[in-house]
Amino acid sequence: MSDSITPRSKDYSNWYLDIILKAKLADYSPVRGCMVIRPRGFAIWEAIQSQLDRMFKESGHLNAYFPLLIPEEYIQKEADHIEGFAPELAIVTHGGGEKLEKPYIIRPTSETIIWSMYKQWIHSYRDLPLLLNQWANVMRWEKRTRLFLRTTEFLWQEGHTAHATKEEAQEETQHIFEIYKNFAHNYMAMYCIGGKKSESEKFAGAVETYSIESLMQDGKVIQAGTSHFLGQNFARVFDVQFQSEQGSQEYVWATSWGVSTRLIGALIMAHSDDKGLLLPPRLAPTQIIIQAIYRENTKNEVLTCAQSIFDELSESFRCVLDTDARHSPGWRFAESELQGIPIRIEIGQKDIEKNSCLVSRRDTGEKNAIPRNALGSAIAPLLNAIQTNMFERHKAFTEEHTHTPDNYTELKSLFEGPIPGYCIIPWDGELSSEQKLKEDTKATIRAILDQPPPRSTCIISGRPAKQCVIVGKAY
RNA sequence: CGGGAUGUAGCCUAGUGGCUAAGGCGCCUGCUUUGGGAGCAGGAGAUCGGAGGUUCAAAUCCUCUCAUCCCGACCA
Repeated sequence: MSDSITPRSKDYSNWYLDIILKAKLADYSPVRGCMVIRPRGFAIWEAIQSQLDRMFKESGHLNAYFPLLIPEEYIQKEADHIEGFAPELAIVTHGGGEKLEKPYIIRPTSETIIWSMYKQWIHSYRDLPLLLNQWANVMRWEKRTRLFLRTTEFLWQEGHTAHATKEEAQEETQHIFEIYKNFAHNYMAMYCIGGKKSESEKFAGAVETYSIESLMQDGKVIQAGTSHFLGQNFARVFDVQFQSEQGSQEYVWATSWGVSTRLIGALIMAHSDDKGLLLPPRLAPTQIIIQAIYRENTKNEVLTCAQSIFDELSESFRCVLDTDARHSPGWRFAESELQGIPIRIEIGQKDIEKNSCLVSRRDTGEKNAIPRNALGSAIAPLLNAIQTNMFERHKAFTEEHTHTPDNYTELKSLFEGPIPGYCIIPWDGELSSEQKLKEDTKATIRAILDQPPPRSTCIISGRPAKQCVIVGKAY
């Protein structure tokens, strides 16, 4: 059992890109900073989509679609919003062979176009709440890109809700935050910490931002999902008012929230090893690969047996039958491991004679002969065990690299190490301390934790501590 | 967008002014193989990132440009 994650302090970038390219998840494209998602990568995205979409719909959200192009003037309406997004906009200046009088931006996020429509749709408290989600692509002209983690164009879901009361909108923000966290833990097997963002880290245009954050194998932190309470900011700039039950005119309260194809990058960085990708069973597009090993003289018998195993398991699981004898068995074993398939079943003449098959789990490398007639009942518990083991070991890895330093010197030395990890520290709530921390260590406040500070004074400034925060170096 | 590095076949690399650009992996063909990335033989595949320049001669030197990686600033 290799029940731990090996930290990666060197060459993690090459290691990460290697896995994506070799497992054929994505490729660079001729377009600057944009990636091509290959079928294997896209299948992971579809698995993420279908689970999240189900969760959103179960809590009353509906899917809709809004235009890719947004009038440039829309995005200029909200001061913080434009300040946050202006540097990374792609702008369309020509159409139909002519220069446009008013340019369009390609959406970096859809708050503005959606709220321009909400103005037309929302007039009464009876129109609320309005709970919409859109699956779409967006563009942000980032300075530095990396496959899945930060690309110029990316796929995501963005939820945009409108509510009659502040409390209801805040509850929605929390509710989605919980959905994201549950999804990361239960489906991605990726342990996340979560909480409110500091003022300087929150979304451009939000009142409050909550995020889930996950520690990767090189000790850096990835922001895996965000849920924003927007207050009445967008309602005011787009003048979206409704008549309440009591007859008064009031501004609508809003939330927005999203996760992107970055989740795939996080999934890779959280779980993969030197053999390649490792996908959690609940998301893996292929859960089981059945590999037939045969010679010419045993071909018929082995293929018949492999087919019967495939037919049986396919009823309950996502299976692939590999009968390709053009490659050697060793090559095929290695290839299925590179692809991250959680369970591999070897079936050959030797197994048929013993009336069993060899079942190998990707997470630990463990191989066991399982009697043929026990196979059907053995798979489901094994998939669950893999799912649980992946989560537990990622959680253990995170906890091993979460520190509670006693003083600022210790904190700085922790972030100078090869695996920076997290530090939980008392903070005075001041921007100046936050900035000092960033200048000294490059680490930032990832989240404000919902717990009392470990000590009464801020580790950075020495002033009285107001909050308990978790800090780390972000991607 | 600043500092640094790199760019040679699908991938990795050799070649630092001079003959037909070299090797490994992969790919194709044939035979032998098949329980942890098989062996032998043969074969295809390169406007040396792109443009311009210097030179009798450029993958090699110069200028510009594009892309990627690393370090900063920015971010899902």
